[in-house]
Amino acid sequence: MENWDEVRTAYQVARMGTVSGAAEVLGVHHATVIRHIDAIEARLGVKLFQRHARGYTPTESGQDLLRVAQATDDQFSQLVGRLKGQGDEVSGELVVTSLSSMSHLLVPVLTEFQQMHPGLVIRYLTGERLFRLEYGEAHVALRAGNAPDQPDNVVQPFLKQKIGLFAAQSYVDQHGPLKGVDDLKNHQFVGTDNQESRAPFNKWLREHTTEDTIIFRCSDGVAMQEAVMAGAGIGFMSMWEASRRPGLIKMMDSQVEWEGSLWLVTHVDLHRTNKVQSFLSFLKERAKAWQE
Amino acid sequence: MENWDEVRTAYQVARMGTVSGAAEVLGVHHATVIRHIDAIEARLGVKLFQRHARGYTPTESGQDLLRVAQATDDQFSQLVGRLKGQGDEVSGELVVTSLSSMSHLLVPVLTEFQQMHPGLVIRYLTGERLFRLEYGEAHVALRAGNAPDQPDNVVQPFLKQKIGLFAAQSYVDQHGPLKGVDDLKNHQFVGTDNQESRAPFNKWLREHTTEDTIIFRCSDGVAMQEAVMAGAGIGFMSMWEASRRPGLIKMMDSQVEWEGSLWLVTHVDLHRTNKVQSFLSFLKERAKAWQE
DNA sequence: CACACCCTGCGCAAAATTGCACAAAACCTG
DNA sequence: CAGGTTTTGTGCAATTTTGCGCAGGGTGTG
Repeated sequence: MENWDEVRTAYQVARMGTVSGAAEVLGVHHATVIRHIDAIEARLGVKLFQRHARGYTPTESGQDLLRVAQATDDQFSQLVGRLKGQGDEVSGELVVTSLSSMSHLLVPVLTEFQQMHPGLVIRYLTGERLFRLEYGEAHVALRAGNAPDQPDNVVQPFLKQKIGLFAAQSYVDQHGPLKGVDDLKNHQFVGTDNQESRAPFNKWLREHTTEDTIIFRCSDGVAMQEAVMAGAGIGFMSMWEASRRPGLIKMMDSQVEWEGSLWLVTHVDLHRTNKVQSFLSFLKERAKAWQE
Repeated sequence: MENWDEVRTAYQVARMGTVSGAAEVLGVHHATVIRHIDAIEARLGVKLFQRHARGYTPTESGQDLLRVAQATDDQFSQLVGRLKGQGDEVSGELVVTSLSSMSHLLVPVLTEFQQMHPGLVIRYLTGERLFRLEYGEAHVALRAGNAPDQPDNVVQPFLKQKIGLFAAQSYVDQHGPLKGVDDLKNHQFVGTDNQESRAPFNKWLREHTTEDTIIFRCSDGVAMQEAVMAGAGIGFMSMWEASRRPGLIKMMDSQVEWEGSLWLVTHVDLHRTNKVQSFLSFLKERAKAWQE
C-alpha cells in the first residue's frame, strides 16, 4: 500500500458516503476524490465502493478500509497533539555533555533542574571523546577554549573561568613561596602532558618558565588537582575549584590572561525548543553565583 | 494531520536514517523527500530530524512519529492482504434477494452453498419491496418478468419457469375437467389481484376469459397456491411447485407462451468478484435439476 | 408531473509536485 | 593525506496532479 493520501481520501468517502461530502472535508475538488478512488481501486484490484446516483456506498472491503483508516486517523491526531505539545513542555530527555572537570559545577544545577520538571530525564554525558551535537547525541554541550565554529551549532559565551595558581601547604613548607614572576624558574610545576595545550594559562606557563620546571604532567584535569594537593608542585586551578579544596595556598594574584572561556553550544535544530531554552536560562541564572 | 504521504516519507527517513535511503525505498527522488520533510516540519512547527552530513537523525518527536507510522504501515499491509484475498475467497456475507415465492427453490441451494464455505454468512432477503442492488443491499437478485434494464446492473437469463394450469381434485369433481380453450369461460379461476400483472400467464388468462371468471384473487403467490389446493378454482402454478403438491390435476397442456423468464441480476461492481461468481455458477448447476 | 436540487463524470487549462543536473561538504579507505 | 564515495541541498524544466466549468442523470417534493 503506497500512496497513503489515497487511503485518506477513500476513508473520507466511506465516512461521508458521498464524493462531494468527502471533497468538502478534505478541502479538494470532488473530481480529485473520484480520481483517487479510481486509482486506489485499480491498484488494489478491489472494488471499495458501489457507485450510484446518491453517492458511494462502501463495500465490505470499503468498510474494512474505513475501520483501519479510522484508527490511523485517530493515531495521527494523537501524534500531532503530542508533537505540538512536545515542543513547548519540558519533558522527555535532556542530554547534556561537558568535560568531566565541569561535573562539579553542572551536576547540582542538573539535579535542581530535574526536580523542577518531574517528567524530565537527565542524561549527563562526560568522557574523553567529544559527544557530537550533530548526531543527536546531546542537546546542550559545555565547551572550553576558543569559540567553536562548527556549522549548525549555535554557540554563545557562557562565562569566563577565573584561574589561580595554587600549591599545597606541604609544597610551600618545602620550597618556599613564589616571589613574583621572576621567581617562577626556581619552582616546580604540575601541568598538562599535552605540549600543544591551547589553554591560556598553559601557554602563559610555557612562556614564563622552562620545560624542565614542569615535573608532574597529567593528561587528566582531576589528576592534576590531586597532584597539586599532594604537594607535587604549583598548578593552575579554577578559583571555584580551589575554594572547595581546603589547605591550598594562592601563590600569585590571578592574571586576566589566564582566563579561559566557556561556551554553551546547542544544535540549531534544538536550540529554539522550550526544553533547551529553559535549561539554558536556568543554567545562566545559577552561573551568576559562580562569578563572584 | 493532513497529507498522509508526508508522514509516510518521514517514516521512511526515520527508519532508514538517510534521505537517500528513504528515497530509494519510496521510489522517488531524494529532493522530493527533503521537500516532504521540510513541509511536514513546517506545518507541525516541530523538528523531526537533526540534519547532518551523514544523514537525518530522528529527534524524540521523529522517533514518536516513527513508532506511530510503523504501526500504520503494518495496519495498511494487513489491510491490503485482506482486501486482495477478499476478492478471491468466498467469505463474509452473501446477500441474496428474490420474491418470496422463490424461497422454496433458493433456500436449499443457499444452504448447500453455505456448507461448502464455512466462513460465509448467508443473508436471504425476501419481501414486498424490491431490495436494490445499487445501494449494496444485496449481491445477487433473482428477478422475474421482463429483462431488467437498470444501468450498472449486469443481467443474465437464468431459466424459463414452466407453468401449468392446475386444479384440486375437489374442483374437478364439482366443475368437471377443462375441455380445451373454448371451455375456459365455463370455469372459475384463482388469479392475481393485480389487474396489470405482466406475468405472461396472467395476460393469457385475461385474453381468453372474462373478468368475472376470476373469482378468487390474491396478492400473494403462496396464497394463490393454497386457494387452488383448496379447490377454489383453476390456477397457474410452476411445474416444479405442482410436482411437490400431491393431488393436483393438470387441466391443460402447458403453453410455451405462459413461460416466465427468471433473471439473475448482480451489481456491476460485485459481479466479477469470486464470491458472486462462484455462487452464480453453483446456482446454475443446481438449477439444471429443476429444468427436467 | 414538472421543477429544483444534488451527485457523478469528463475535458481542458492552471498549478503544484516531481525529477534532473549539479554543487558542496563530510566520511571512509588505502 | 588524498582520492573516491556518500550524503544533503538547490535552481530549473518536465510531468503529474489538481481545479474549474459544464453536462448528464437520478431523486425527492410540491
